Amino acid sequence: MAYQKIFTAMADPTRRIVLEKLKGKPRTVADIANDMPVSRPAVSQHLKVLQEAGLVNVEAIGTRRFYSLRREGIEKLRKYLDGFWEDVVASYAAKVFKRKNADGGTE
Amino acid sequence: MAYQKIFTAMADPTRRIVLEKLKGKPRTVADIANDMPVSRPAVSQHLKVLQEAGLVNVEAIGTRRFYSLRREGIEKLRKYLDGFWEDVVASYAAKVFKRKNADGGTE
DNA sequence: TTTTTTGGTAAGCCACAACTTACCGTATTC
DNA sequence: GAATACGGTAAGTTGTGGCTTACCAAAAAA
Repeated sequence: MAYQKIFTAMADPTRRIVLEKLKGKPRTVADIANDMPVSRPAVSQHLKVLQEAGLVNVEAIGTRRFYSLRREGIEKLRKYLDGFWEDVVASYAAKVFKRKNADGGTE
Repeated sequence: MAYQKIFTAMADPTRRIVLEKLKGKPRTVADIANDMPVSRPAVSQHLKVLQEAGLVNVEAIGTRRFYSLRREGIEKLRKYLDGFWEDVVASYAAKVFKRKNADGGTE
């Protein structure tokens, strides 16, 4: 199950701040680390985790590395969460089906 | 931000197994702990975390306690994830708007 | 009323995750 | 070429999260 890395990555508050900083546009590490309560290497380590979880992309330009949101990763999480409704719909449909066939569809 | 508890709760693989076991119907603690690689008290502790995150409900019947999925909690997470697309849509709309007003709407 | 079932809580252990500082390599710029 | 900017990685520390066993309270069954 590859959801593990995504959940783990998003469970950390600092990493979520990083992700939210990338909402608007790609940013460099120094840019991201700016105004953050943790050191630049810490941010670097968080970015590694986010990258391995498939939540960010990197593009190196000169000595700078631009990190950007990778929304496919987030989409994966959404899909997983959707799974918690499938059964509700299924059981409801089954109930309706059962009733329709039990009383001849009077309801 | 109340998302923290939900993310933390869902980041643990054992807790996700518990949640998935509750998909179909409410279950007792012993029922949930059955076939799990961890002890019954461990499951009890996990259920506490899930409850505090708003992901499960409890109903006590006699000495047994039936735990059930609380989908509003999961829905909250979905809403948060949705936030990562809003900006995309907004910036796209802004771009289209800008272009329409720049060249008189030829595209 | 004793015994059994059910499950929450306390205490203690241990692994790991999130930091820090120190260091290094590689592009720019002077 | 020397100095500076940028950022990844190593090593070490520390708090905490998940587990275990032991214990306790309450309801049901005997």
